[in-house]
Amino acid sequence: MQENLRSILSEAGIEDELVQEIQKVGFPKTARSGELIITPGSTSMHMPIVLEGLLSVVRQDEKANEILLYYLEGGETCAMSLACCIEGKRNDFKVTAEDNSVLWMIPMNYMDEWIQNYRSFRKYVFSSYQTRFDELLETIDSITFLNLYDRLYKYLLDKKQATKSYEIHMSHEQIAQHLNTSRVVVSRLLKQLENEGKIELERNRISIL
Amino acid sequence: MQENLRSILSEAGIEDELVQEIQKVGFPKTARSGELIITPGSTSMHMPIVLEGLLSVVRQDEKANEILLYYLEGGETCAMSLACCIEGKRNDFKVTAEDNSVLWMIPMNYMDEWIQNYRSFRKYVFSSYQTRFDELLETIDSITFLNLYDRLYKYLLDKKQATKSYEIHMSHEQIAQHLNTSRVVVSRLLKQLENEGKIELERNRISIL
DNA sequence: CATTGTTTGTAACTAATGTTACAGAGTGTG
DNA sequence: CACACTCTGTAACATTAGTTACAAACAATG
Repeated sequence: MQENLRSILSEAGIEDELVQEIQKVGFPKTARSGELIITPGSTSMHMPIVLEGLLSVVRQDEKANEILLYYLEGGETCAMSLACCIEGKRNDFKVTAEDNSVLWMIPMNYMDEWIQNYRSFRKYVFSSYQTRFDELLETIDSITFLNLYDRLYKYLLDKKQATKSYEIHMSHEQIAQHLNTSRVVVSRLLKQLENEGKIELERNRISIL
Repeated sequence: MQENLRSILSEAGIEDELVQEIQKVGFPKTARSGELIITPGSTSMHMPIVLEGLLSVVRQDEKANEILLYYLEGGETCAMSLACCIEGKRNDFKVTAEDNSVLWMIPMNYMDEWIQNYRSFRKYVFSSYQTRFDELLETIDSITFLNLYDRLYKYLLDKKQATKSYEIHMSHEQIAQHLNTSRVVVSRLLKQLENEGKIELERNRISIL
């Protein structure tokens, strides 16, 4: 695990000195597939780095409708939690482990110092901000410019990409929640995708062809 | 104008020394209402601060469909353009002056130095990032969880807020573009809002009651 | 004031998505 | 294997939003 963390950080261009400090002040956190990691309304004091696994970041409205914003994959971090903490604001997300996952949690109070002292860390944080921002934009694009059929197909392809697997193990109901639509609609469109030879359907499993 | 800039920056907690430097290396740029300031595909080398007026930031797809992402009001900046520049990426936005506006343009190459040396500037930039991010989330909320009727009404109220005026001077066609729908639909819903006593309609003008 | 172009109102229709209801297939457990 | 539970397929229908078409009102201009 320590090795994994080290290689992720060096890859991001962070110098040994800082890597060691991150190892020293942070701590690991594991989550099993399906586990809720952050609930809306909570205030976290740590910035997580995903060492292994996959997290989904979901937005909720007051009626508990949901929409998937983006995934956090191995090696990625969510600098957004920074501001959420700096300004003492509540968290507006729901973060779930989509797979068995391992995170490295860094206490927020080191952030400002590191951003000041390490150009590489500055780059790392800004780059994370930017990546999340771009992903939000892509989400907006999908919702705004695509119809449900295309959105669903894109969703499946994105999930394939994120899990590096051609098989998706989810129920139609779960997919419907990520897209803020109903199970019936998802079943209908999945069947259409199957008829067009793009996927194969089984119980709790979708194979992408 | 210099006075305006100074008061905006001090208000943001930036010390005199840096304010003076920003005044020295930046330059003003004016735009008349309706003028296109940034087109998709361009790469800007400056971070703009809005001194006066109002800018709209719009996302476009390849078929020139559009959706309003957020406004930039007087005193605000768009730190996003930072990363757009750092990573040499193309701009994916269309920025338009919604009013006669004045901007202060800061060359990007000073950013990293200032972020390193001035805690206040660091805060300013991060806070800008966060504000934009929150606005994107609100946009996603609207698109995802509201029907068009509510979205339209919220749009009018937001515009009122941004312009500090109860009168909106736009055609139905322009509103339709910001919401990525058609003029006919907007006219239909506006008429409904009027019948319900929430607004008053005239040619090129909507009054919010 | 005649002409032209823009804006708005409205009807009639189409398409996309959401909802309700129900049946049958698959899975896990005692 | 009997039972309970979850998941999927499908039909019928309701609602929302998009499209086409046309007329009338308004504004700008020579």
